[in-house]
Amino acid sequence: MKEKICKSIAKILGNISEREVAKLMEIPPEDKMGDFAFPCFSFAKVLHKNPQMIAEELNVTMQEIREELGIERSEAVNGYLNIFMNRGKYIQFWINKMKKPDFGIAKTGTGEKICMDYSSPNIAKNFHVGHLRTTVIGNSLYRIYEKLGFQVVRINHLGDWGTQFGKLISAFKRWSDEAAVKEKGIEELLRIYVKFNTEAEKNPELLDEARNWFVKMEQNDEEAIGIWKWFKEISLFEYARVYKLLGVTFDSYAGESFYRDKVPSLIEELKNKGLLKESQGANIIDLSEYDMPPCLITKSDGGSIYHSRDIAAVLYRKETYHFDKCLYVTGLEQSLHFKQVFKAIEVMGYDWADMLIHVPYGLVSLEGEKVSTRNGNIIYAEDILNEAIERASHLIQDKNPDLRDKEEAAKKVGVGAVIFHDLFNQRIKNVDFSWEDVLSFDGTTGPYVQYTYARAKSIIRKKKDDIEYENIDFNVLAEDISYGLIKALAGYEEAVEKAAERYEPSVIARYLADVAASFNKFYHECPILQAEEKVKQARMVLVDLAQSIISDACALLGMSCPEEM
RNA sequence: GAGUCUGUAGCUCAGUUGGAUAGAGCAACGGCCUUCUAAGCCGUGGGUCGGGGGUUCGAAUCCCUUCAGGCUCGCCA
Repeated sequence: MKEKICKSIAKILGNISEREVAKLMEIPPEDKMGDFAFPCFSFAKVLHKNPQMIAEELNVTMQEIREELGIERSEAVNGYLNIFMNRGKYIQFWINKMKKPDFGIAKTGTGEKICMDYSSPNIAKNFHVGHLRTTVIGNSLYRIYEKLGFQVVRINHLGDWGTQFGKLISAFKRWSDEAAVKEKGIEELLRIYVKFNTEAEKNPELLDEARNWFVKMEQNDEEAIGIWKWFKEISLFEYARVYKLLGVTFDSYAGESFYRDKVPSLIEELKNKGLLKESQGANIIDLSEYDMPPCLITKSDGGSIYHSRDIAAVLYRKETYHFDKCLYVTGLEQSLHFKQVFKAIEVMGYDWADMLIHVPYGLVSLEGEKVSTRNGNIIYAEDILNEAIERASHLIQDKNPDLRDKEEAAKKVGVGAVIFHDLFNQRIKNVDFSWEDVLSFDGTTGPYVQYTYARAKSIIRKKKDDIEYENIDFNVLAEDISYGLIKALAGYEEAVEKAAERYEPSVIARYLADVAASFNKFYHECPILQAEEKVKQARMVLVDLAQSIISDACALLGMSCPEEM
């Protein structure tokens, strides 16, 4: 309907395309200004008329075709042409659109392939708040793109290679043993890792020892690799619990170690292309002409480094998956690193360098201090999730003691609270972790959205017969509150598209908050089950659509809604 | 020092990519449960949009400049 209006305005004005009109067309800040508003300011100069006059003239012409465009009335105010839709017709249009199962998919994906690199924890360390962000953001983006018809490859690029494992082996041999690690798992690995770092400050030779162990790893030394493999198993076992709670899965766990044997051929390629330069005993790609520090390929001890492993990884992924896009969901602090890696791909002559996209998120801090495994300033993801589940459990016990599947509901609500909290603000913002905020279930939170869903479901459960979508009297939904809910629901496609375009799940979270608020208002103001038959039928349809869209949008964030809570 | 991100209500943040009187939530205060789940709804107060210039019909939004904070700047990832 909007398209038709834009087309007509373009036709009346001449000299302007439908697309340009659509771009100018806006939704007024207040309902009393109509459903759409067309600002006439930009034409003032060309037409030598003031905007208000243009709006008025436009209005006169619009009157003639008002009916066929489904417009109730229009008026010229302050240089705007304010358009009020015929609500009955407009509601009919949207309800017919929203009841289709593919609602929310504005542009169907063309099956393009997207590789997504996210979560990617460093093994032998606990899964903490920071990892939670990349995991939850990545998972949401995956769901959004999948909904839009993209083929997504979810890659958990484990941080399972590098000098830190040399440190760990060295520390293990000095201060731990098999029994201790078997008993305490990551906790023990963390303890000796922290100890190593403090000891190394006093005694720098330890660092040489660590580097030696890493060199042995790269040379496939049996003992070194054996210990490393064991640590990796222990880590993955613990991560699996968090992933299970979050409902997150991956298509590939090919981490850094997977690419270790692919670095030599990369070095060969760089040599052949004349890109490898020796500098201070190390090998680099000189990026100075792009105003970037050099990209380190091998360390002076010959060892690979994350730059080289990342470049090898992109080449492998391109060859294996033929991606049309490859996303990296990592911290903002790695911006320069990815800029260098992407530039390296470009100077190597690959024309698909622009398919590589860094999707950064802000730093998580803890009471203002940087989160650091080394000095123990850390909060574990699993603790956050469990704490939230427990909180939900208490609340359910308190508010709905007769609920049948309390555990399941508590899990959904607790996890939902954590996920929603993490996705509500733009990725780029730094966050200072606060238990109070994560465990808040009031106001615009995950539980608020889930509660809204539960309310809708509850009404549907109480209605015995099926919801009737035929012969709806759309006019009974034309009052402001129902109409407001319909318009909120109608924004779903736009929200999904915008979220995908910006790599920004918060768009969906904000949308959900908006829909939930509209629904709760509707729920409060408009009786449903007690209403007379025609009204009841129409309102039930609205409840049903709201329920379905809320749960669909929640799924895009990676959270699920309990039927009751 | 250079690069980069951020700066909007007491706090946490939106702000449709330049539009109408800058909006939510939390916190504070005051209402609403014999009626579909009160994890809710309604209301009140609260603002030099970091500062200063500029661009134009019009700026929180674009440009310049300046201040404050975070992050990064070869052998960690």
